[in-house]
Amino acid sequence: MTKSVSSDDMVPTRSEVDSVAPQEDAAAKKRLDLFHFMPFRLNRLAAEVSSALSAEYQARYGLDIPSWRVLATLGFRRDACSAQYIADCTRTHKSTISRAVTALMERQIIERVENAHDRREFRLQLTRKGKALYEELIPRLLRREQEIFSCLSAQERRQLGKLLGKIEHGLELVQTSEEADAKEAY
Amino acid sequence: MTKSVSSDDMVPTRSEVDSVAPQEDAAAKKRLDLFHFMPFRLNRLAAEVSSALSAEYQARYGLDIPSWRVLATLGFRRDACSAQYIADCTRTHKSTISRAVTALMERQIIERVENAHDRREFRLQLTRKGKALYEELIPRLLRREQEIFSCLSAQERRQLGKLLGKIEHGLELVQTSEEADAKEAY
DNA sequence: TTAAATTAGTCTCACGTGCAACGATCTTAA
DNA sequence: TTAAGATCGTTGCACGTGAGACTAATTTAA
Repeated sequence: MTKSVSSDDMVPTRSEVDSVAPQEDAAAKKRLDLFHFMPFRLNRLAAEVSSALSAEYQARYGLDIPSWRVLATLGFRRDACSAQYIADCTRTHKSTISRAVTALMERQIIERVENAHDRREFRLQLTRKGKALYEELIPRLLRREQEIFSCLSAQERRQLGKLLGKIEHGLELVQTSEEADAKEAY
Repeated sequence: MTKSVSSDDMVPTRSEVDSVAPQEDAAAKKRLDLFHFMPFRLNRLAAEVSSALSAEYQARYGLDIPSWRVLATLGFRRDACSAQYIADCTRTHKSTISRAVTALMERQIIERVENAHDRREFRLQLTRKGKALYEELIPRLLRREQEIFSCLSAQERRQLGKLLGKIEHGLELVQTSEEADAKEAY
């Protein structure tokens, strides 16, 4: 890999800088290298990372991404929460979450109890089986994440996290625990 | 925004570091905050950025992502290329590209000519109409990209590009122009 | 108290996309 | 020369998912 992607050990070339700072050169607007175009790179990278990880929970545990998100949300939180809450904070459509919830309940990985205070919603939580699955899955996924990002130093990983965080804020993509919990409160 | 996502103006907390460097603390493996999990963050971010951009080419020009990738590839290259080439370097399935090519041809945005050297494939190129569309679209997209990443300084954007480049390399996600052109040669 | 508006969750529908089979063409090796 | 294998692009099929209608329950405002 030499030309079409910025090399780490090189001073960025003109075109590489332009790809994210195009206003500096009017001529650069005329053409666009997909390989330098952030939205494309993010899409491709996300797809690749997802598929690299899905091997862990898809093939081995029969979980798709929505199911994994439900599992992850319930596993991380101590207390039960609603499907809507999961949809909100994972930014997944409620119908997608609904289907995942149904599938996970059939497999007895999660269970739901009626909410006495609001009978429209159900409180979801992991079963004992679900907790065991969660405990078994998490180390695998973290190890896989570790492998994928092993090309970065610890400092670079922190840097990346910080940069992504800024963009997430910029896009108002983040839901604070406080906001989420506020919606949960009753 | 305070707790669940790393704040830019704060020294990263322990858990934030652990999210990408989990081996440092065995206890951290027991739970996983989705908000700190890179694959999830990348997915969410890519989806959001895509949808923010799609307004530019979807609503206004009736282009979906595959069509846009075909357009971008042909617009960036000077010479014509095959559908397979586009599929390879955009990492998009050939059937998806095929459908996009069909749609773009019907709209007379691209055209294809037989390749005398290999009659299985067609050489694709932009029509005059396609070039005009490309020239009109690119500035819009670059401006939109600019807006999305305006929360980052120029240096931070370079940093991000560099970090993504490293991961792309690590995942062998990049296709060099040389490699691509080698497959093209005849 | 009552009616309108809102919300949680489910379900149907339409659509995009990956998979895999296919025909046509080219390449390789016997 | 011929047969087997590879490759390009297309198509049918199945599946996952977002949009939006819908029911039931709750909240708000009159």
